Amino acid sequence: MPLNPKSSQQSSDFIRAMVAEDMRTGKYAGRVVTRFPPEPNGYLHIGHAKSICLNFGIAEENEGGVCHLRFDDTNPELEDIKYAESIQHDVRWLGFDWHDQLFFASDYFERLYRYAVKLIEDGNAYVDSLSDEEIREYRGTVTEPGRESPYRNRSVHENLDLFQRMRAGEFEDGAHVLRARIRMDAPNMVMRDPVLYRIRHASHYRTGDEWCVYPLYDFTHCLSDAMEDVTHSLCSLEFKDSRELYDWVLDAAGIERPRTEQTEFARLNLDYTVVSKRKLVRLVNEGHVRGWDDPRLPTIAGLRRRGVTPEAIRQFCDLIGVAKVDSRIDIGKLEFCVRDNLNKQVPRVMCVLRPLRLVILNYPEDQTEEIDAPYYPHDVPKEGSRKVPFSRVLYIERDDFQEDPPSKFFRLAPGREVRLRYAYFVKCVDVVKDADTGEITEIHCTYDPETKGGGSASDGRKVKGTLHWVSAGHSLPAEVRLYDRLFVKADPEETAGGEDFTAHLNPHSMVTLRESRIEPSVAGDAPGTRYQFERQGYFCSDSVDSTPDALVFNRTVGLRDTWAKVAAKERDPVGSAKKKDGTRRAKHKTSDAPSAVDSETPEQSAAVARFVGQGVAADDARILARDEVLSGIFDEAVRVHSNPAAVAGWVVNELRRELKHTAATDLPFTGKQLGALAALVDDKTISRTMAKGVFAEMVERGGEPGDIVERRGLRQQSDPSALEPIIDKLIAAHQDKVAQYKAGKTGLLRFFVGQVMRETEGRANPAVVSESVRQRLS
RNA sequence: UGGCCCCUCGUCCAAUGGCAGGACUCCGGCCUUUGGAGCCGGCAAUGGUGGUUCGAAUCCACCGGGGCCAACCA
Repeated sequence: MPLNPKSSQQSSDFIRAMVAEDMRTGKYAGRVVTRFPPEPNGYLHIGHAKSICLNFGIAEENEGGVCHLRFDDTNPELEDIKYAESIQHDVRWLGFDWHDQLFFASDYFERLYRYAVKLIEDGNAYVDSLSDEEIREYRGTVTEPGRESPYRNRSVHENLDLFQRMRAGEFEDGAHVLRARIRMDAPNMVMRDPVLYRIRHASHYRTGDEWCVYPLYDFTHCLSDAMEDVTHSLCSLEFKDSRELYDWVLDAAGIERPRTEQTEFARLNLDYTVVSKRKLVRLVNEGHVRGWDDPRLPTIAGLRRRGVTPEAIRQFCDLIGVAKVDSRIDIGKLEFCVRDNLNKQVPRVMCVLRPLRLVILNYPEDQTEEIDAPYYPHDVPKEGSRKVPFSRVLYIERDDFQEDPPSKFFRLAPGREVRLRYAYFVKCVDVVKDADTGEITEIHCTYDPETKGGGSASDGRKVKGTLHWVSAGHSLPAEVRLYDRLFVKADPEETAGGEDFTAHLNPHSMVTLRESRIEPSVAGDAPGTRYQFERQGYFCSDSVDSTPDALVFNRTVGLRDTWAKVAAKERDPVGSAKKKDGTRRAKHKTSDAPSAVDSETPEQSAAVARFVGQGVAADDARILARDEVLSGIFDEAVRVHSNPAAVAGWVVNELRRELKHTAATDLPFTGKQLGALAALVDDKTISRTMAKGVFAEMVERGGEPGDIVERRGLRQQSDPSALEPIIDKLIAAHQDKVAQYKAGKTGLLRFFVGQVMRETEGRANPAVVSESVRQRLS
């Protein structure tokens, strides 16, 4: 099945799930506002397309959702109006519409400045006069804390004065910066008093010379989102660390919740190419490719010029999904989408890439026929045909003839008969060679007039091959550019010994064929028209270089080529089978015993001993000993319920998880209450499963476990006779599963138990259910 | 002597603590005036070790592996 066109609406990923959840809970009062925030300093590429499809897609899928196009244009030295224009063009070409939601961060400069003033007034920002090298030095490293700038404690008054004078243009570039006052020993480097504003006496493409102080990303982005009432600010994984600052700035600016929240997803990486603005710039500037729209580049402009459709790109983005794992996508998936899309919509036409003359000896010299050839095959529901001239002298593909063919070669060879597509059967009767070089220059054939139109022969004989062709005298000369992967290595950035990624450039990424011949029907077609050249691939006329007098075509993607695989196998029966790319992700087979505890203080060792003495498992004891909060709660709980092993289990396995995103002081229940919960399980009042539900409520809202059990009416059902009817019903409803279970798929036991647990809302005793089901099905 | 994130078929993405599933690729077969398309079928995975649990891909720990962070870029 080709991809369901609606699948983008049906597909769900963790971000869409989050948006749906926010809609359900009414967090943003039913609003969904996303944004695509490019910096106008380069051209869009396929990686951006993923973000565009995500952001605009989510807006489209939700009632009333909108997606803003916002230019993050805060760096006057790199940005240009031409980029802003091309980006808008590319987004539209991809099929998305921001309606009137077009924004520029540069329009917010005045408001951002006022926020900066507020930060200064509140003591949350200061003017630093260290040089850039000094700032770097003071920042420390990932393993060492930074040091505070000597200017960190300037008075609010002085900061305000300096900042105002920075804006007024009194200082040179780099003389001062505005920094957030957070802390210089933060483990997250981003939080070490980040720079918020810098001085740049540079003309901005939109604000001209109005400003000489420009805000930086971390300050601008979150506030821009907030000013636009964005709800879901989606960005790529490398901004994970920035989120803490994103929230800090919004807090400092006094933006109230509910407000924009940042969520990170994995950026797109593609095999055998690079998707990074900086690397693309190098390829263009160093002349490795012919420009930003070189068809070998994964830029939107390059893909467009190559003939890739926007639908194919959207389908691709839908296919690859959205997740948090850094991944590298098989370029074959893009090719699949391109073929799938083009197959259903482009006309077929015949073009001979590497011509070989074929003369039909028994066809009259002065005769020409106009053969009616449909534009689409039987399985593409589109209409239309054109006339293709047929004559005594034709060109066929050089690869379609072999003098001494291997067994599975179905094409033309001495004495062999094949079909010429839409025309006649021809049989090879002679091969003409160049006397000097021995190169085949011409094939002589006879044709069977009975087989016109490609039907079968009157005597019922069959041919195995069908060849495309053009008439030598009527066909048009054409230049055809064949593209291949830009790099020879799946991950070009993986380099050794001082090389850089350009070392892996594929020298044959573009092959130009200048002798190709194409049927005359394409003569008047507009530049950029897409075709399938039958038996070859999908092509389009080059929108830049193709002229009516000198046709130029780009190969978008080749057809799937089964023959190439067969041929490869014939040449190398073993090698091709195991030919695999060696760059797959490293798998690691290491067995290792849990190692001895790393540096433990004497106090901790003593605590471990104490816990173990109480009966706590050694691993759990170590975890408790390392964390005062945990051990405090543990001690408190044990006083209520003296089963230290069980209590430790609750603390280590359940509580620890919650403390990852909730501060211990915010926990709405006490150690005593946790102990009470453990007691309820141990005295069999409730099952473990129910207890987890109770625990979840305690985390959510707090409360005495006994009360929760009471209110919910929780009581474990362990009486087999009470459970039997439910099990019977289930078995009756899932006869297919029963059969599978009896056939040996024992994993289904879990399915049945799970169903009963669901049915009874966790009240059934799973051990009893399990045993009961097992007996019933045996 | 850091912090954060991540680890499921070859690839990409799924799976309330309860049947490990889909797509791409690959391999067969059918069909075919494109060695295309289509149809049918097949191969193929939870990084490791412990723990919690009636039940773990999912929760906890440790180990291993990968990624991001030290621009006055975004």
